[in-house]
Amino acid sequence: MQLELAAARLAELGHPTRLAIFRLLVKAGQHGISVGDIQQQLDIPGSTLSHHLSRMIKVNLVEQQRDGRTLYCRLKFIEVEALLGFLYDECCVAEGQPGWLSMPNRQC
Amino acid sequence: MQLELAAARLAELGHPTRLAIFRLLVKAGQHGISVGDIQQQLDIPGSTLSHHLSRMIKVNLVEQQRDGRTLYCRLKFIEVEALLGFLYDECCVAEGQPGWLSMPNRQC
DNA sequence: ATTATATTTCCATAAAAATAGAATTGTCAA
DNA sequence: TTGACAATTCTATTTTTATGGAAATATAAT
Repeated sequence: MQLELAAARLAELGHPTRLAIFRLLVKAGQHGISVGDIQQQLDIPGSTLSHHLSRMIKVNLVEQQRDGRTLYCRLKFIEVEALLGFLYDECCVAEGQPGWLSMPNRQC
Repeated sequence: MQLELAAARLAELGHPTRLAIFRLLVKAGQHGISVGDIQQQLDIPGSTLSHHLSRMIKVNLVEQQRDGRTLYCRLKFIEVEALLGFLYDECCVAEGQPGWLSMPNRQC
């Protein structure tokens, strides 16, 4: 991933409300979660939520799919992975000695 | 780490110039890199660079140490790790089945 | 003491983002 | 075909961020 895209995506995660949305989307997994459910859990105005979602969609971190009158939001896990991969690649090369980041030791 | 702090730090990484600074800081390792060197490599006005650095310092991602008239900037690796740890913790619990994130398979 | 270097702070301006009410669109149910 | 529900788009306002020249501060060298 190129730096510009990574920065754009990080900026989207870099807002408390959107990071909270992100967290809900992760928990929801491939199935996704409806806009209404997000709104209920975060307790924010619909228009504000829509605004944040549209931003996350614009940088390709989220996609939506309609089912009746309900819109489901799903995290684009592949793209999240690509973003974290970028951070990894940038973070693991401190002064030529790889592995300063203890992340790989986590069991996920 | 709490969500608010994570968001604040992600927002700092979420700017092209600052992400480029971050990259240089990672490469520089514990030794650090001078403000002047960063400026030279990124080719931006000093006042603009100072502004970005001060933001990164404010959220505790960067620290500075003076040596003569040169100011060295060093990444607070521990804090970066804490941030990535937060993302990990949030990203690895999709619908109860851990491990959707392939990051641990990377060799860093 | 004076001058040069490194970097910041001050200042003003321009651009982008956040917020949320009101109106609108799309979908279903009676 | 009217009404309710889900969510978005429109619109306006406020707040925050980015940018960079000019002046100021700190340190070193002559």
